[in-house]
Amino acid sequence: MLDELDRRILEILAANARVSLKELAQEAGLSSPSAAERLRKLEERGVLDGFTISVNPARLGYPLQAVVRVRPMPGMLHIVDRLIQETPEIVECDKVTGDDCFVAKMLVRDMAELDTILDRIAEKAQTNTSIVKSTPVKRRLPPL
Amino acid sequence: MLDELDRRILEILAANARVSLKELAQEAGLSSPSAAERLRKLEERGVLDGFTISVNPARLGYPLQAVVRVRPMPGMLHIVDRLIQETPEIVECDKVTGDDCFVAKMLVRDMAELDTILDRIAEKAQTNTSIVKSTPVKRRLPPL
DNA sequence: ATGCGTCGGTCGAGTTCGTCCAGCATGAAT
DNA sequence: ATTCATGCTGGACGAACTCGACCGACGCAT
Repeated sequence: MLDELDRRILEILAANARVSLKELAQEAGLSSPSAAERLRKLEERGVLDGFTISVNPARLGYPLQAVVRVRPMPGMLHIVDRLIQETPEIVECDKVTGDDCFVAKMLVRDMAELDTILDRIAEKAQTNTSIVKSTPVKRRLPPL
Repeated sequence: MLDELDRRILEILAANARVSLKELAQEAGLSSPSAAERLRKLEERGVLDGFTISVNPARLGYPLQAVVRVRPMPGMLHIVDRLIQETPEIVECDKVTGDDCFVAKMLVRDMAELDTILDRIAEKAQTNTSIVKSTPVKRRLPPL
């Protein structure tokens, strides 16, 4: 499916998505047009979903991170789903199997804000909140 | 801390980190040198942490995603920490407060692989695994 | 074996983009 | 009021991207 060159290209871009085609090409051992073509195909195939940035939440004014598990009360699933999507402090959320229906990552400015947001959710769901103390594994690619 | 232009720049880059400086500049209403300078300062200040890609795990051969909560057995914390970091299928992991010490996101090819990896962890920790059914909120920026 | 089509690659030319520099406007401090 | 610092613009130069043409390797059928 992916050959060695594609893997190499993905790894280089994962480390720095803004490298020039020229640099990408020579790090992968190709000419620029070839690298550009492979890049195009990776996007076309949907393997490569997009280019984005990684920000430092603390430097943006969000020193506190929490993982919140959310179990909607009976009949509230859709409403809770919408509430989560419309809460901008929730920066990612998965719907999962098991008792906890959602697992969300939240960024907040302080405990007061965390409390406010959780109160709003608690009207429609049980929640279980863990404060993030550190991040042993930062977002990375799986084995290619 | 950040002004309106910086926010705009971050949003544009979050949507597409590979836009040309020229395009970034005109979407933000600036000249290229100004946009370049602001970009440089955002990186320098550490607000902007880096440029990366978003991949489609399924297209990479990982159709299954799981959220695993990990509670190391007494005395095993450091060993479990290392095991997590050295498991490449774990693509992100936070250390959190509460009974569950770690919350990890895992990508696997199938149930068998999930089982293998969890067995390895289960020698040193209790685990609680939820399969991801969908992702209501894909990674996004908090309010700026 | 030979010829043919396809795929993926390089090379070179034209165009676009990024970076550097000089000059100007604004606002704060002396 | 003058001065200084900051941040912006516009133009010029060098670098990077894109497009077309061409080449070689491979698979396949004759």
